[in-house]
Amino acid sequence: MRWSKALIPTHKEDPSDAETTSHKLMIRAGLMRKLTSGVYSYLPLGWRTIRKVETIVREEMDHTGAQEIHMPVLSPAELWKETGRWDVYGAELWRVRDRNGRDFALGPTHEEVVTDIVRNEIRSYRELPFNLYQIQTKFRDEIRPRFGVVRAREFMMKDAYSFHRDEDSLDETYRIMCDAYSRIFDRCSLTYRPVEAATGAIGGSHSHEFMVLSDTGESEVIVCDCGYAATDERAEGKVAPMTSGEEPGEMKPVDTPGMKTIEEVSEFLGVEPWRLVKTIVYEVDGRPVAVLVRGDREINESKLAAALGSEVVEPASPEVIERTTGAPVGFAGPVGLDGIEIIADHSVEPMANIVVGGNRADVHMTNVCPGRDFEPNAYRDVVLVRRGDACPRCGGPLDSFRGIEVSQAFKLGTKYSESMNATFLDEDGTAKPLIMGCYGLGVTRTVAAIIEQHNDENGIAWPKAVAPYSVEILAVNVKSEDVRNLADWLYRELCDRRIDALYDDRNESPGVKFKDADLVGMPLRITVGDRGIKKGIVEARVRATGEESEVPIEGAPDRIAKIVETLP
RNA sequence: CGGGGCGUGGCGCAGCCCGGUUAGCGCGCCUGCUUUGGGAGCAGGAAGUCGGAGGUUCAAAUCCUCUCGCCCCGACCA
Repeated sequence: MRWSKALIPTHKEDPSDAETTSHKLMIRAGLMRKLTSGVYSYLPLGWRTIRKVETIVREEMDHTGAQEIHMPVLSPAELWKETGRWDVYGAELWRVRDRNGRDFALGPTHEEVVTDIVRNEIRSYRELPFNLYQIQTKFRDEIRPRFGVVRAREFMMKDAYSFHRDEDSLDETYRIMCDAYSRIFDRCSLTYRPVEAATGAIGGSHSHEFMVLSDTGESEVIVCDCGYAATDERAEGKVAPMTSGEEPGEMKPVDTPGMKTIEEVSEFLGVEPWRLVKTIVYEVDGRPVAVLVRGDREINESKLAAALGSEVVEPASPEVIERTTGAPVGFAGPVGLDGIEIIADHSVEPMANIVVGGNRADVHMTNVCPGRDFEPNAYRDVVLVRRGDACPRCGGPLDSFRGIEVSQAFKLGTKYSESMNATFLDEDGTAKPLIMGCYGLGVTRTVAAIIEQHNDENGIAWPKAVAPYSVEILAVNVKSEDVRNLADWLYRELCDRRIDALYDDRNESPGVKFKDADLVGMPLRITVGDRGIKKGIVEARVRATGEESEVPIEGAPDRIAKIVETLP
């Protein structure tokens, strides 16, 4: 491609609305433009990279025997009502209505649609297992789009769905998919890590996410030297018990006017946060549940939901809190809290003389002792694990890092096949629900992740496999006939060798062209200038390393083709 | 949804508090000449209903009301 004819609108300055490196660079290097919040147009350079990532994904998916299909973005509400997700998925499900008032969803994921296809076409165990995938635009009405294409409302995803007669078969495909993902991310030159994950709105029994290590990532990952790795939602771990070692004192109320938060109460009473216990009222399947956790810790709602055997737990509304505790928000406590289930985190059990809400406005209770002054219905692990806690496997100290979640695999089991009555006839002649797995991979998000890991102060430094072009030919001065002729010739020769080359033939000053070359970041830059021509050479420079070499003009196309081959 | 911030030529911003000629600056863009190895120089030029609507006023980018959009933080952690 000749730059003079290309749409590559670069910017010198960072866009005002971008925060992260990848977002800024994707705008500055002319990969994409925002249309509206969380929605982007991909310009030629951006689209070329997306297609290269897609190609890698396709190759690796096809290699596993998965079959590519293409499902609609638009799906009728009835399908979502069959599985209950019309209600459960929440505001994130992008709903639209047709002229006749019928409800539809713009697909955020396609379990319902694919299961509908399969239940209509599959009869026998003999047809199993198989794996269907698509690469498609997804819609999620995100509460807050962020970081450019990392959290967008419209984005591209590869989603695969596998169907099985038994768990063993599912396990096998799940493993194969995880392996395929490793190959995909290896080929994208990403530093990543598969971690155990919670199942969330998709559901299912077992899940892994692939995390690309990045400080700008939205996910917190808990890791241990022993190999344990899980998202913070999922992570287990032992919280070091904290006890004052004091003799149990006499429980008594204290006035805490307007002190609603742990911080406020802690400061007001001069007591460290860990000696408080917070009581959070949740609504679980329509009933209120009080959850206790040590004051210096947070509740993990995902683990809470699992502990209660419920799919969705949400913090109760102020009205429900007042009704169940008799106090306004901020003063709930377990003492004398009747008629409501109380779940306490293990961290609460060994404590004594703790401070809790008094179930009365502006009152807290002190010297409260679990077991003496109240008895929870159960002690469970519902705490959000963090760095420094003990590893659930080896007991060693847990560490944490930030990551961008580029893919997630789930063992769905029969969650969708049962609710949608998708069955097959097994060998014994009985109808059984299909066992399913699903495997998502964020394509556009992966592009952002690649840029997060491959850039420097001058711009993007693409890995070759996903670079929009492998080589940029930079003609220093196109007014020089020698330079123009040589660069033209080189460009043609490389094109003839089917090397994708970007040829900066613009009549711009050298400075502009060098800066732009660094910004858009093709892996190899070939500089053609009078200076080199005098010496009978062109210059090759590797973008990622800055490594430079001189290539004799004689035989340069072949030599350059060779260099391109060796690039990472 | 709550809080905060921002909307001024294509991009990045100033001006607004304290209303008053033709609304500025940098970059970019167009024309010409010069220049050509790390964001060139000179000269000339085009381009903005100051997000939108309403109001106050002799007069509004500037003050008031409403509204739309974008960004950030938070979203029931008691």
